[in-house]
Amino acid sequence: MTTAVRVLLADDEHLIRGALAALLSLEEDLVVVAEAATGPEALAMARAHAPDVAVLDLQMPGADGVKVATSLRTELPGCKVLIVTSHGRPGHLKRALAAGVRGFVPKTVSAQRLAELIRTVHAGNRYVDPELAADAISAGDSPLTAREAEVLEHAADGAPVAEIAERAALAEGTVRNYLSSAATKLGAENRHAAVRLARERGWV
Amino acid sequence: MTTAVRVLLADDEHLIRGALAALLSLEEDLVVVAEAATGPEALAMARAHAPDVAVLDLQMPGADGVKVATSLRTELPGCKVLIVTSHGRPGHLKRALAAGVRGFVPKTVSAQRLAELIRTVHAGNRYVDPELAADAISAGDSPLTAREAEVLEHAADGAPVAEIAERAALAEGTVRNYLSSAATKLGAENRHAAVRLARERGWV
DNA sequence: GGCCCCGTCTGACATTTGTCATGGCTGGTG
DNA sequence: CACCAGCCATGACAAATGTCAGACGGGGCC
Repeated sequence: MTTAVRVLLADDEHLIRGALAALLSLEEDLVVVAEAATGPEALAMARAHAPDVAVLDLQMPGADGVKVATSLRTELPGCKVLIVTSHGRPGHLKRALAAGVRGFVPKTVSAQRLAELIRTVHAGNRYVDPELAADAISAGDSPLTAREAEVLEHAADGAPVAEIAERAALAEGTVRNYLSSAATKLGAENRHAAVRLARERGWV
Repeated sequence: MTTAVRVLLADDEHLIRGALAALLSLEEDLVVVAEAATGPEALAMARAHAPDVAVLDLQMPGADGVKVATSLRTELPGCKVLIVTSHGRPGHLKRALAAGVRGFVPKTVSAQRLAELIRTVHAGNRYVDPELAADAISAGDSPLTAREAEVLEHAADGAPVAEIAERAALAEGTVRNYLSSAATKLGAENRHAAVRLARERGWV
């Protein structure tokens, strides 16, 4: 038999990470060489152990899975990335693929299936959960312009327009204009609903 | 040895549920008798198998862990409930304890620890994660009155005041008043930030 | 080059939202 | 009972937000 696939496991939930490590270890051709609980930790571990496949949770403290994937792409081009997520937002999938991620699946898959997918991406193939892919396609591209998205992000925590204007170095009128056009494009009543929708679709 | 502890496992993420079931099965004195992916399913499974301990995820489709716990309390008083959660909000802990939950821990605990806790609650003891407990205590009780909380909930999705007023059968001025006082109590700039804060503390 | 479309940016105006002062009602206290 | 404290409810006014028409500049196209 060829040498086993070396896997890095990154998830902030100890319970899941440990359980997963145990289950994957039952597979003869897989070996978990490192675990991490945060984005930066995952990067450090990847540098230290140079795994064949990195299984990354999408939401982790420090840096999310996509950011880690982006860094890995340049630092360890040979390391394939498989993203696992609880709440699949269409935009995330798009960002992930742009970052060179080879696989993207929800946490509702079984461990058995995950093991298969690790082999799949290790073999150089790609895999995206069909349901998530359908969502991403139906959600389509973000209709927002760069500025609109930027301003919307600044508005995310409910900050008043004056504060957004200062942070974005724009006139208040301009900020209101972008928020308004973003809300219109998203079919939202106001900017707060717009933020919520953009979040759901992964456009911010 | 006495007969093994019969455990019900409910979590919407197959990956985790399966992995967890496998790990707990390694413990000689624990046996997973049923699994569920949704709140209603968890209830049905509990009725069918009458487990000794129910390990419930806080966030599940259909009905959350606390709602399931509330139903279980009357239907199966002998069944101890242990809640597991990814994002611990102080208010949830309070609601959970009020619902008669015997244990409340974040998913960052290890499987080994979880097994111990299952035994702990089965023995009739309680356990609450110290960090979550500290958060709950420092966050304190909700300062919001019934109406304030109600109006804030209606405002959650960014709806305009007119719509909230209609749904709550109040004058617009009254709605604005409640939103304003809620925002003041929470130390928020405006109602949208207030909604966010109340969500974080589990007060809505 | 000349044209047009699109994104960026702005101020003026209409609408919505936040704040305040006030009054009615209920429940606990002396 | 009389009193006070707290919640509920409202309208009037001030402040923030959303909408509009339009100016400027760059990139693609004939």
